[in-house]
Amino acid sequence: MTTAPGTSLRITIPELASLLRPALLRLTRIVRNQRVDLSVTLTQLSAMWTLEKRGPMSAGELANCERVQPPSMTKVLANLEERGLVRREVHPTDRRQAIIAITPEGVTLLDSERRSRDAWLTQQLGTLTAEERALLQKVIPIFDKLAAQ
Amino acid sequence: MTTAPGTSLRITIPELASLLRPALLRLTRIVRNQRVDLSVTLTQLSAMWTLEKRGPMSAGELANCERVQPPSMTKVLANLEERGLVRREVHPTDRRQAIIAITPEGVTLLDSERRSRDAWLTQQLGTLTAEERALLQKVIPIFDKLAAQ
DNA sequence: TATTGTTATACTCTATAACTATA
DNA sequence: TATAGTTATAGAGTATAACAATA
Repeated sequence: MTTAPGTSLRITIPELASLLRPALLRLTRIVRNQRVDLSVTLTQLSAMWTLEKRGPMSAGELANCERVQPPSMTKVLANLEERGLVRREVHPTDRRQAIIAITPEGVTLLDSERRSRDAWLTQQLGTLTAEERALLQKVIPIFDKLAAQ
Repeated sequence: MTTAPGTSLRITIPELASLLRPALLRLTRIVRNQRVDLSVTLTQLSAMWTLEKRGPMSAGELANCERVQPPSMTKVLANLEERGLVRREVHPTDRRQAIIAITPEGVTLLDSERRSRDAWLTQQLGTLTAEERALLQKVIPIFDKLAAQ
């Protein structure tokens, strides 16, 4: 099963699916557990990160970005709001919608979390070759494409 | 610092970490939910798949393969055993250890699960280009390396 | 009547701490 | 005393179904 650099044995698409799925699952388990500040989980961090990157948006829109169902996002937001890391405002013209925004406290936490929390993954990535990292970078948009359903 | 043909812009390692983490999280969420037979979860399936691929092993060894703590594996195995999908035997020389093996029923379920459950991912992978699939295939061992801690 | 979001409920996933049995 | 595994406990993550408020 060894492959020379740059070449790979051809496998079928279902075989690729069978290999990719558990590999994803295991790596995500590890990444999820690399927490320095135990008060913020990966799920919460990812939601905050999206809010920071894309700006304020409705709860439903955020759930869609994060690929979770609305009730799941409700829970995450309740937790974050309670701690003052995000705030909600009513939509100016549609009072059903809650517009969620990250707070300055949220941004501050995000910065320090990112520095400390990324430490493990950053360190791990540092052990790879530049080619392997380039490969990872190229695969991210493919993941996004797959996750887009 | 040469740029190989086909590579994208170079980013820093922490930036790569910040991009990779949420991409992983979101794709795993989607993949986890693609269940045809609702009775078997991705976590259970992955454990069974490892047993099938690597053969019988102790509960602790399996937990290690799957990157979970022993009590988490205990739960998974209790569920699988109850349904006759795995069986346990006591270790011939060390009666503390439980040697776990997949049963013929487990293999059967795994086969049909793989066919049906992989349907979504297989279909999604089919929408990618051959180059993108080759990239995914090459990235799997890198994931395994990262997950190995 | 349709849409946005929340509440109610339930189950899986996962961990840490404490315990049991065996070595 | 050390190791393998289980039990006890707890919380996060996530979903579906039912509901409320608003459009």
